[in-house]
Amino acid sequence: MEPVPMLLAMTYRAMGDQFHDRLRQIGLEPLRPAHGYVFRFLKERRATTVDIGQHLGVTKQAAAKIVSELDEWGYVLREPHPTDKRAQYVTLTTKGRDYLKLADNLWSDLEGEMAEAIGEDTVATIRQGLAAYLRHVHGEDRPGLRPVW
Amino acid sequence: MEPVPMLLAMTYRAMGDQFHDRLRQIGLEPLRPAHGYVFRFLKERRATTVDIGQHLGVTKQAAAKIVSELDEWGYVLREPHPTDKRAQYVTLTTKGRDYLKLADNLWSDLEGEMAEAIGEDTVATIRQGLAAYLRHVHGEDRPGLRPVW
DNA sequence: CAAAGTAGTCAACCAAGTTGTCTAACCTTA
DNA sequence: TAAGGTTAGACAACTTGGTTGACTACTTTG
Repeated sequence: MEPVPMLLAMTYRAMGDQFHDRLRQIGLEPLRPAHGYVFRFLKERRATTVDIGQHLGVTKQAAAKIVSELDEWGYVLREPHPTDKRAQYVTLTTKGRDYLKLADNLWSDLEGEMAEAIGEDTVATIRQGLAAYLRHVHGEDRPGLRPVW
Repeated sequence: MEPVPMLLAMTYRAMGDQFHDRLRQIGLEPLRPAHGYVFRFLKERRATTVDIGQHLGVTKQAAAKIVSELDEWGYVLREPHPTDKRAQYVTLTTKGRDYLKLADNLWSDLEGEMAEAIGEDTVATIRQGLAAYLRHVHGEDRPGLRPVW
Protein backbone atom coordinates (compact mmCIF):
# COMPACT_ATOMS: atom_id res chain seq x y z
CA MET A 1 0.00 0.00 0.00
CA GLU A 2 1.40 3.25 -1.00
CA PRO A 3 1.94 5.97 1.54
CA VAL A 4 -0.60 8.74 1.20
CA PRO A 5 2.03 11.41 0.47
CA MET A 6 3.04 9.54 -2.65
CA LEU A 7 -0.55 9.73 -3.87
CA LEU A 8 -0.61 13.42 -3.05
CA ALA A 9 2.56 14.04 -5.04
CA MET A 10 1.43 12.03 -8.02
CA THR A 11 -1.94 13.72 -8.11
CA TYR A 12 -0.38 17.14 -7.78
CA ARG A 13 1.90 16.31 -10.66
CA ALA A 14 -0.90 14.94 -12.82
CA MET A 15 -3.04 18.04 -12.36
CA GLY A 16 -0.11 20.39 -12.62
CA ASP A 17 1.02 18.84 -15.89
CA GLN A 18 -2.40 19.26 -17.43
CA PHE A 19 -2.59 22.82 -16.21
CA HIS A 20 0.78 23.57 -17.67
CA ASP A 21 -0.08 21.99 -21.02
CA ARG A 22 -3.17 24.11 -21.38
CA LEU A 23 -1.33 27.25 -20.39
CA ARG A 24 1.29 26.54 -23.00
CA GLN A 25 -1.34 26.09 -25.67
CA ILE A 26 -2.48 29.58 -24.89
CA GLY A 27 1.09 30.70 -25.39
CA LEU A 28 1.89 32.47 -22.15
CA GLU A 29 5.32 33.10 -20.71
CA PRO A 30 6.87 30.10 -19.00
CA LEU A 31 5.24 30.73 -15.66
CA ARG A 32 6.10 28.33 -12.87
CA PRO A 33 4.05 27.43 -9.81
CA ALA A 34 5.97 29.94 -7.74
CA HIS A 35 4.74 32.72 -9.99
CA GLY A 36 1.18 31.61 -9.49
CA TYR A 37 1.61 31.60 -5.75
CA VAL A 38 2.92 35.14 -5.92
CA PHE A 39 -0.13 36.28 -7.90
CA ARG A 40 -2.41 34.68 -5.41
CA PHE A 41 -0.53 36.35 -2.58
CA LEU A 42 -0.58 39.78 -4.18
CA LYS A 43 -4.25 39.57 -5.00
CA GLU A 44 -5.12 40.37 -1.42
CA ARG A 45 -2.36 42.71 -0.32
CA ARG A 46 0.56 44.88 -1.27
CA ALA A 47 3.82 43.30 -0.34
CA THR A 48 7.55 43.81 -0.49
CA THR A 49 10.00 41.33 -1.96
CA VAL A 50 10.91 40.24 1.53
CA ASP A 51 7.26 39.52 2.32
CA ILE A 52 6.99 37.45 -0.81
CA GLY A 53 10.10 35.47 0.01
CA GLN A 54 8.67 34.75 3.43
CA HIS A 55 5.39 33.60 1.96
CA LEU A 56 7.08 31.30 -0.52
CA GLY A 57 9.54 30.04 2.03
CA VAL A 58 12.62 31.09 0.08
CA THR A 59 15.32 33.70 0.63
CA LYS A 60 14.71 37.28 -0.35
CA GLN A 61 17.28 36.89 -3.12
CA ALA A 62 15.34 34.05 -4.68
CA ALA A 63 12.13 36.03 -4.31
CA ALA A 64 13.79 39.02 -5.96
CA LYS A 65 14.61 36.93 -9.00
CA ILE A 66 11.01 35.82 -9.35
CA VAL A 67 9.73 39.35 -8.94
CA SER A 68 12.13 40.60 -11.62
CA GLU A 69 10.82 38.08 -14.09
CA LEU A 70 7.24 39.00 -13.37
CA ASP A 71 8.16 42.63 -13.76
CA GLU A 72 9.88 42.07 -17.12
CA TRP A 73 6.83 40.24 -18.37
CA GLY A 74 4.55 42.96 -17.15
CA TYR A 75 2.59 41.01 -14.56
CA VAL A 76 3.63 43.16 -11.62
CA LEU A 77 5.17 46.53 -11.04
CA ARG A 78 7.25 47.95 -8.26
CA GLU A 79 6.28 51.22 -6.69
CA PRO A 80 8.04 53.15 -4.00
CA HIS A 81 7.03 52.40 -0.45
CA PRO A 82 5.17 55.40 0.98
CA THR A 83 7.09 55.62 4.24
CA ASP A 84 10.16 53.41 3.95
CA LYS A 85 12.64 54.68 1.38
CA ARG A 86 14.51 51.36 1.23
CA ALA A 87 11.47 49.33 0.35
CA GLN A 88 9.24 48.85 -2.67
CA TYR A 89 5.72 47.58 -2.89
CA VAL A 90 5.09 44.96 -5.53
CA THR A 91 1.60 45.07 -7.00
CA LEU A 92 -0.29 43.20 -9.69
CA THR A 93 -0.87 44.88 -13.04
CA THR A 94 -4.03 44.35 -15.04
CA LYS A 95 -2.18 41.67 -16.99
CA GLY A 96 -1.42 40.01 -13.69
CA ARG A 97 -5.03 40.06 -12.59
CA ASP A 98 -6.13 38.72 -15.96
CA TYR A 99 -3.70 35.87 -15.67
CA LEU A 100 -5.00 35.02 -12.26
CA LYS A 101 -8.56 34.87 -13.55
CA LEU A 102 -7.51 32.64 -16.42
CA ALA A 103 -5.60 30.36 -14.08
CA ASP A 104 -8.52 30.09 -11.71
CA ASN A 105 -10.75 29.09 -14.59
CA LEU A 106 -8.28 26.45 -15.69
CA TRP A 107 -8.01 25.08 -12.20
CA SER A 108 -11.71 24.88 -11.75
CA ASP A 109 -12.03 23.12 -15.10
CA LEU A 110 -9.52 20.56 -13.93
CA GLU A 111 -11.28 20.19 -10.63
CA GLY A 112 -14.53 19.69 -12.52
CA GLU A 113 -12.97 16.91 -14.54
CA MET A 114 -11.74 15.36 -11.36
CA ALA A 115 -15.24 15.53 -9.93
CA GLU A 116 -16.58 13.81 -13.03
CA ALA A 117 -14.08 11.03 -12.56
CA ILE A 118 -14.40 10.37 -8.85
CA GLY A 119 -17.53 12.20 -7.74
CA GLU A 120 -18.19 15.68 -6.53
CA ASP A 121 -18.66 14.63 -2.93
CA THR A 122 -15.34 12.82 -2.92
CA VAL A 123 -13.57 15.93 -4.15
CA ALA A 124 -15.31 17.94 -1.46
CA THR A 125 -14.19 15.48 1.19
CA ILE A 126 -10.63 15.63 -0.06
CA ARG A 127 -10.65 19.40 -0.04
CA GLN A 128 -12.09 19.66 3.44
CA GLY A 129 -9.99 16.85 4.82
CA LEU A 130 -6.72 18.29 3.63
CA ALA A 131 -7.63 21.79 4.76
CA ALA A 132 -8.52 20.45 8.19
CA TYR A 133 -5.27 18.53 8.39
CA LEU A 134 -3.28 21.63 7.49
CA ARG A 135 -5.07 23.62 10.16
CA HIS A 136 -4.30 20.84 12.59
CA VAL A 137 -0.59 20.86 11.77
CA HIS A 138 0.02 24.56 11.31
CA GLY A 139 -2.73 26.39 13.10
CA GLU A 140 -3.93 29.43 11.24
CA ASP A 141 -0.60 30.72 10.03
CA ARG A 142 0.43 28.53 7.15
CA PRO A 143 4.12 28.44 6.45
CA GLY A 144 5.76 29.02 3.08
CA LEU A 145 5.04 26.93 0.05
CA ARG A 146 8.49 25.91 -1.21
CA PRO A 147 9.95 23.25 -3.42
CA VAL A 148 8.61 19.85 -2.76
CA TRP A 149 10.71 17.05 -4.19
CA MET B 1 -11.01 29.20 -2.55
CA GLU B 2 -7.75 27.56 -3.08
CA PRO B 3 -7.21 25.22 -5.96
CA VAL B 4 -7.06 21.61 -4.85
CA PRO B 5 -3.51 21.08 -6.14
CA MET B 6 -2.27 23.73 -3.75
CA LEU B 7 -3.77 21.77 -0.88
CA LEU B 8 -2.14 18.64 -2.20
CA ALA B 9 1.25 20.29 -2.36
CA MET B 10 0.98 21.81 1.09
CA THR B 11 -0.13 18.57 2.65
CA TYR B 12 2.62 16.65 0.91
CA ARG B 13 5.09 19.15 2.23
CA ALA B 14 3.72 19.05 5.75
CA MET B 15 3.88 15.28 5.94
CA GLY B 16 7.20 15.10 4.15
CA ASP B 17 8.76 17.59 6.54
CA GLN B 18 7.66 15.62 9.55
CA PHE B 19 8.93 12.43 7.99
CA HIS B 20 12.24 14.01 7.28
CA ASP B 21 12.58 15.41 10.79
CA ARG B 22 12.04 12.03 12.34
CA LEU B 23 14.46 10.38 9.96
CA ARG B 24 17.08 12.93 10.87
CA GLN B 25 16.59 12.31 14.56
CA ILE B 26 17.48 8.71 13.86
CA GLY B 27 20.61 9.97 12.17
CA LEU B 28 20.41 8.42 8.73
CA GLU B 29 22.12 9.63 5.59
CA PRO B 30 20.44 12.59 3.92
CA LEU B 31 18.03 10.49 1.91
CA ARG B 32 15.71 12.36 -0.40
CA PRO B 33 12.30 11.32 -1.67
CA ALA B 34 13.84 10.02 -4.88
CA HIS B 35 15.85 7.53 -2.86
CA GLY B 36 12.74 6.28 -1.16
CA TYR B 37 11.01 5.81 -4.48
CA VAL B 38 13.95 3.77 -5.68
CA PHE B 39 13.76 1.51 -2.63
CA ARG B 40 10.10 0.98 -3.19
CA PHE B 41 10.73 0.17 -6.84
CA LEU B 42 13.52 -2.27 -6.11
CA LYS B 43 11.54 -4.04 -3.43
CA GLU B 44 9.56 -5.85 -6.08
CA ARG B 45 12.05 -6.36 -8.88
CA ARG B 46 15.61 -6.26 -10.04
CA ALA B 47 16.25 -3.30 -12.28
CA THR B 48 18.93 -1.53 -14.25
CA THR B 49 19.79 2.13 -13.89
CA VAL B 50 17.86 2.83 -17.05
CA ASP B 51 14.76 1.15 -15.62
CA ILE B 52 15.08 3.27 -12.51
CA GLY B 53 15.41 6.45 -14.51
CA GLN B 54 12.29 5.55 -16.41
CA HIS B 55 10.39 4.87 -13.23
CA LEU B 56 11.44 8.15 -11.66
CA GLY B 57 10.86 10.07 -14.86
CA VAL B 58 14.42 11.39 -15.09
CA THR B 59 17.30 10.77 -17.46
CA LYS B 60 19.51 7.75 -16.99
CA GLN B 61 22.35 10.09 -16.02
CA ALA B 62 20.33 11.52 -13.16
CA ALA B 63 19.31 8.03 -12.12
CA ALA B 64 22.94 6.93 -12.20
CA LYS B 65 23.84 9.66 -9.75
CA ILE B 66 21.16 8.53 -7.32
CA VAL B 67 22.19 4.90 -7.63
CA SER B 68 25.83 5.81 -6.94
CA GLU B 69 24.87 7.54 -3.74
CA LEU B 70 22.80 4.62 -2.59
CA ASP B 71 25.68 2.33 -3.43
CA GLU B 72 28.20 4.42 -1.46
CA TRP B 73 25.92 4.38 1.54
CA GLY B 74 25.43 0.63 1.25
CA TYR B 75 21.71 0.59 0.53
CA VAL B 76 22.04 -1.10 -2.85
CA LEU B 77 24.63 -3.01 -4.75
CA ARG B 78 25.26 -3.49 -8.42
CA GLU B 79 25.72 -6.97 -9.78
CA PRO B 80 26.51 -8.02 -13.31
CA HIS B 81 23.56 -8.68 -15.54
CA PRO B 82 23.38 -12.40 -16.24
CA THR B 83 22.94 -12.14 -19.99
CA ASP B 84 23.73 -8.56 -21.00
CA LYS B 85 27.36 -7.68 -20.43
CA ARG B 86 26.71 -3.95 -20.74
CA ALA B 87 24.11 -3.85 -18.02
CA GLN B 88 24.05 -4.14 -14.25
CA TYR B 89 21.24 -5.12 -11.96
CA VAL B 90 20.74 -2.88 -8.98
CA THR B 91 19.41 -4.69 -5.93
CA LEU B 92 18.60 -3.77 -2.35
CA THR B 93 20.96 -4.79 0.40
CA THR B 94 19.75 -5.78 3.84
CA LYS B 95 20.41 -2.23 4.95
CA GLY B 96 18.15 -1.09 2.12
CA ARG B 97 15.36 -3.42 3.14
CA ASP B 98 15.69 -2.34 6.75
CA TYR B 99 15.41 1.27 5.75
CA LEU B 100 12.30 0.55 3.77
CA LYS B 101 10.68 -1.12 6.76
CA LEU B 102 11.57 1.80 8.98
CA ALA B 103 10.22 4.28 6.45
CA ASP B 104 6.98 2.38 6.09
CA ASN B 105 6.53 2.45 9.83
CA LEU B 106 7.16 6.17 9.93
CA TRP B 107 4.68 6.78 7.14
CA SER B 108 2.02 4.74 8.76
CA ASP B 109 2.61 6.59 12.04
CA LEU B 110 2.09 9.85 10.22
CA GLU B 111 -0.97 8.54 8.50
CA GLY B 112 -2.28 7.45 11.87
CA GLU B 113 -1.82 10.93 13.24
CA MET B 114 -3.62 12.28 10.23
CA ALA B 115 -6.48 9.89 10.89
CA GLU B 116 -6.65 11.08 14.47
CA ALA B 117 -6.91 14.65 13.28
CA ILE B 118 -9.45 14.31 10.51
CA GLY B 119 -10.97 10.86 10.91
CA GLU B 120 -10.05 7.48 9.61
CA ASP B 121 -12.85 7.38 7.08
CA THR B 122 -11.80 10.71 5.62
CA VAL B 123 -8.27 9.44 5.15
CA ALA B 124 -9.65 6.34 3.47
CA THR B 125 -11.77 8.45 1.14
CA ILE B 126 -8.77 10.59 0.26
CA ARG B 127 -6.66 7.55 -0.45
CA GLN B 128 -9.25 5.88 -2.62
CA GLY B 129 -10.28 9.07 -4.35
CA LEU B 130 -6.78 10.00 -5.37
CA ALA B 131 -5.95 6.47 -6.47
CA ALA B 132 -9.10 6.41 -8.60
CA TYR B 133 -8.25 9.76 -10.13
CA LEU B 134 -4.77 8.58 -11.02
CA ARG B 135 -6.18 5.46 -12.67
CA HIS B 136 -8.57 7.69 -14.55
CA VAL B 137 -5.80 9.93 -15.84
CA HIS B 138 -3.06 7.41 -16.47
CA GLY B 139 -4.72 4.05 -16.86
CA GLU B 140 -2.79 1.24 -15.27
CA ASP B 141 0.71 2.33 -16.24
CA ARG B 142 1.61 5.19 -14.02
CA PRO B 143 4.28 7.47 -15.38
CA GLY B 144 7.40 8.55 -13.53
CA LEU B 145 7.36 10.38 -10.23
CA ARG B 146 9.59 13.42 -10.76
CA PRO B 147 10.16 16.78 -9.22
CA VAL B 148 7.04 18.58 -8.28
CA TRP B 149 7.53 22.30 -7.80
C1' DC C 1 22.22 60.27 18.53
C1' DA C 2 24.60 55.95 18.35
C1' DA C 3 23.87 51.16 17.72
C1' DA C 4 21.41 47.58 15.96
C1' DG C 5 18.40 45.91 12.51
C1' DT C 6 16.28 45.65 7.72
C1' DA C 7 15.26 46.13 2.22
C1' DG C 8 17.27 45.45 -1.66
C1' DT C 9 21.28 44.35 -4.80
C1' DC C 10 25.47 42.03 -6.34
C1' DA C 11 28.38 38.09 -6.60
C1' DA C 12 30.06 33.51 -5.73
C1' DC C 13 28.63 29.03 -5.03
C1' DC C 14 25.80 24.60 -4.91
C1' DA C 15 22.59 20.75 -5.97
C1' DA C 16 20.09 18.30 -9.04
C1' DG C 17 18.82 18.09 -12.99
C1' DT C 18 19.68 18.48 -18.42
C1' DT C 19 21.95 17.56 -23.25
C1' DG C 20 25.58 15.68 -25.91
C1' DT C 21 29.19 12.36 -26.79
C1' DC C 22 31.54 8.08 -26.55
C1' DT C 23 32.48 2.92 -26.02
C1' DA C 24 31.27 -1.62 -25.68
C1' DA C 25 27.84 -4.78 -26.22
C1' DC C 26 23.54 -6.27 -28.20
C1' DC C 27 20.01 -7.21 -31.82
C1' DT C 28 18.21 -7.43 -36.45
C1' DT C 29 18.23 -8.77 -41.03
C1' DA C 30 19.67 -9.45 -45.66
C1' DT D 1 27.75 -13.84 -40.56
C1' DA D 2 28.89 -9.27 -41.33
C1' DA D 3 26.75 -4.66 -41.28
C1' DG D 4 24.02 -1.21 -39.49
C1' DG D 5 21.11 0.39 -36.02
C1' DT D 6 20.12 0.45 -30.99
C1' DT D 7 21.14 0.42 -26.04
C1' DA D 8 23.62 0.50 -21.10
C1' DG D 9 26.46 2.98 -18.83
C1' DA D 10 30.11 6.65 -18.05
C1' DC D 11 32.06 11.29 -18.60
C1' DA D 12 31.74 16.20 -19.36
C1' DA D 13 29.74 20.72 -20.06
C1' DC D 14 25.88 23.34 -19.12
C1' DT D 15 21.26 25.14 -16.96
C1' DT D 16 18.08 26.22 -13.33
C1' DG D 17 16.64 27.61 -9.19
C1' DG D 18 17.94 27.95 -5.35
C1' DT D 19 21.74 29.19 -1.35
C1' DT D 20 25.17 32.11 1.65
C1' DG D 21 27.74 36.19 2.29
C1' DA D 22 28.81 40.99 1.85
C1' DC D 23 27.56 45.71 1.20
C1' DT D 24 24.78 50.21 1.02
C1' DA D 25 21.20 52.97 2.26
C1' DC D 26 17.77 53.64 5.27
C1' DT D 27 15.00 52.81 9.68
C1' DT D 28 14.18 51.77 14.50
C1' DT D 29 15.36 51.62 19.20
C1' DG D 30 17.71 52.31 23.67
